[in-house]
Amino acid sequence: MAVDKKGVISALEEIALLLELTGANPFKARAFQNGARALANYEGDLRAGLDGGELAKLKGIGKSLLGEIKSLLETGESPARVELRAQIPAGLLEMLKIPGLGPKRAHELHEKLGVESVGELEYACKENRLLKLPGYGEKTQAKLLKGIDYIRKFSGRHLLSDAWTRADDLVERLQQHPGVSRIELAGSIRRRKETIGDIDILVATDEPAAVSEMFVTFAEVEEIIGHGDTKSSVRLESGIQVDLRVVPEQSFPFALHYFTGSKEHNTVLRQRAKDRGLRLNEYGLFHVDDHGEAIGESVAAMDEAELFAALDLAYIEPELREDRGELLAAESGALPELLQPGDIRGALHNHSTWSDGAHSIEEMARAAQALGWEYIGLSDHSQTAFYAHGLKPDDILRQHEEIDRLNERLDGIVILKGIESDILPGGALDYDDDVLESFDFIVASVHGNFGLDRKKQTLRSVRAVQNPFTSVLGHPTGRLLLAREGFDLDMDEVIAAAGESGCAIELNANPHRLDLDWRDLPKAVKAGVKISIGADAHRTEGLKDLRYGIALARKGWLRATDVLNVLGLAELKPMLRRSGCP
DNA sequence: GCCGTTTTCGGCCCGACTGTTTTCAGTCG
Repeated sequence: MAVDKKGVISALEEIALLLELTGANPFKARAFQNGARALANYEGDLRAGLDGGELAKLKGIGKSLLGEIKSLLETGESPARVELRAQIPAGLLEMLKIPGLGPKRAHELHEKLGVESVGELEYACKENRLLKLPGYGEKTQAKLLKGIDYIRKFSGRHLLSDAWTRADDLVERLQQHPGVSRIELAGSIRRRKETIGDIDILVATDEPAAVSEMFVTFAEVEEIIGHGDTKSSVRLESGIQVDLRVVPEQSFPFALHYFTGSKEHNTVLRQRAKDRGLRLNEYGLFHVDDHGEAIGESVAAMDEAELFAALDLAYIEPELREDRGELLAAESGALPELLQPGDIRGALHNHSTWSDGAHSIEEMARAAQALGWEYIGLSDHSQTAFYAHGLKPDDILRQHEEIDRLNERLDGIVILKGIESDILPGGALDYDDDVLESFDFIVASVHGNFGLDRKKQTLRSVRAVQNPFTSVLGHPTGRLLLAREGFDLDMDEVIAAAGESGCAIELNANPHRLDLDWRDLPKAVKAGVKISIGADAHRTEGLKDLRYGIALARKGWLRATDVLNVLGLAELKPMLRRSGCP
C-alpha cells in the first residue's frame, strides 16, 4: 500500500529514532531527521518532485534518502525501516516518551537487561535491576518510575488554551517580585503551537536565587525536577511542567529568542551566525577567533529586532519561528504583515439554546457586542445532528422570526442567520434548496461517518465546497486535539476545490480544534481561499476563544486581507452568498 | 547520511542540569 507525504515524513522520522536506538552514528540519525524536515517544508507533490528531479535537489536529501522515499511512495515501505524494525522492538520507541530517558539509555537497557517495553522497564525498576548497571543509581531508577507514571497519567502534552492561561497567571505572580526587571513567556506558548509540552518563563533579574526560590515554592508545585543557578523546573499539580530561566538584563533579548525556539528555527539561525563568523547562544552574539572561541563582548541588542538586524534579517514574529521559510522571507523583505486582533469585526459559526448551546441568541449577541463585534453569525446544528438537537425546517422559520425581532430591537450588533449544516456522507447539505436559501450564510461541517475511506471522505468535502450554498467549510479535518485524529482526506484536493469554487474555509478557534491546521493555511491562501475564523461558541464565554483562532491564523502566516471576518457587513454579505445560488 | 568558494574528508548548534562520576555522559530544549 502506498503512503502519502505525511506517511513518508513519519517513516523518515521513525528511521531516525530507530537509528538512535541502535547506537549508530548520531549524525546519520540526524540526516534522516533533516530529510524529513526538508520534505515537510517542500510544497509540491512528492511523486512529481521525485520524477522531476526536484526532490534530489533539496538540501538534506541525498542518494540514500531518495531511495527510501522512492520505495515508500511506490511500495509503502522503506528497506531501511524494515531492517531497523526487525532489529528494534516497537516497545523501545514507546520508552522514549518517558521523560529523562533518551535513546542511549533505552538502547543500553535493552542490550543489558533485555527490556523491550515501558511495562518491562517498570518491572525492572521495581526489581532494582537498574542498580546493577554502571552509571545508574537510586535516583535514576526512581526518576524513571516517576516518568512512567507521568506518561500513563497525562499524554505529556496540553492544549494551548490551558497552558497559556496557567502561564499568564504564573507570570503575573512572578512579576510581583521586586527583583524582576523583565519577564516574558517563551517556548511553544509564545510561538502559539496548538499543543504545548511545557511552559517556559524567562526572567531578567539581579536576584536570581530569590526569584528561583519564589518559583519553586509556589503552592501548586508538586515536584521540583531541577533547581540550578539559571534554570529551575517544576511539575504542577495539573501535571504540566514549567521551566524558569533566569538571565542578566543584557542577555534578555538573546535568551528570549533562544528559549522561544523553535529548536529548528534556532538551529538555522545559529548556522547563519556561524557562517558570518559569529556565535549565537542564549547570552549573546559573539565574534569568534580562528579556534572557534568566542572573543570579546556580545553584539549589543535591546530587543529581538536588533538581534535579527545584526544577522541582516527583518524581525520575525515568534509565531513564524518554525523553520518554515521565515528566514528566507526575512532576508528578502517578504514577511507578511500578520493579522491583528483588532482587525476582526465579528465571527460566524456560533450556537444558541436552539440546538446545543448554553445561552440564548440575545445573550450571545450582547456578549459579542461587549467584545466590540459588529456582527455575530448564528449557526445552530442542522436536522441530521439529532444528538445536538438539530433544527427542523419549521424550527428554522421560528428561529428566523426571533432573529428578525432581535435585530430590530438591538443596537450596535447585527445577528446573521446561519446554520451549521451537516455534510451528509455523499457530500450533500442537510436541507432542500428552498430552506438553504433562507439563510445569510451556511457553515458546512462533517459530524459523523468519520470512517469513510480517504477517497470518499475527500469527495464528500469537495462536493460540499462546490455547493454554491456553502459559505464556509467548517472544521475541515474534524480533529480533536489530544483526543482524536482528523478523518482521512486529501486536504490539498479540498483546498483546491474551495479555491476554484470561491468557498471559504474555517479556522475553527475552539481550543480543542484549531482546525484547519495552521500548516495548511498558507496553502489555502495560495489557492485563493478566504479563511473564516470561527468561534464555534456554545456559550457566551466561548466567543473569547476567538483569540486562539487569531493566534493560529498568525502562525499560519495570515494577513488581515486573507481573513473573511475582518470585513464589515456590507462587504461580508455578498461573500457569503456565492454565484450559482438560486 | 549529507554537504562543499575552507569541497570528496571531516565536520555536522550550543549550553544547563543531573546523577554518577572524581572528569563526564546522557538528556533536554
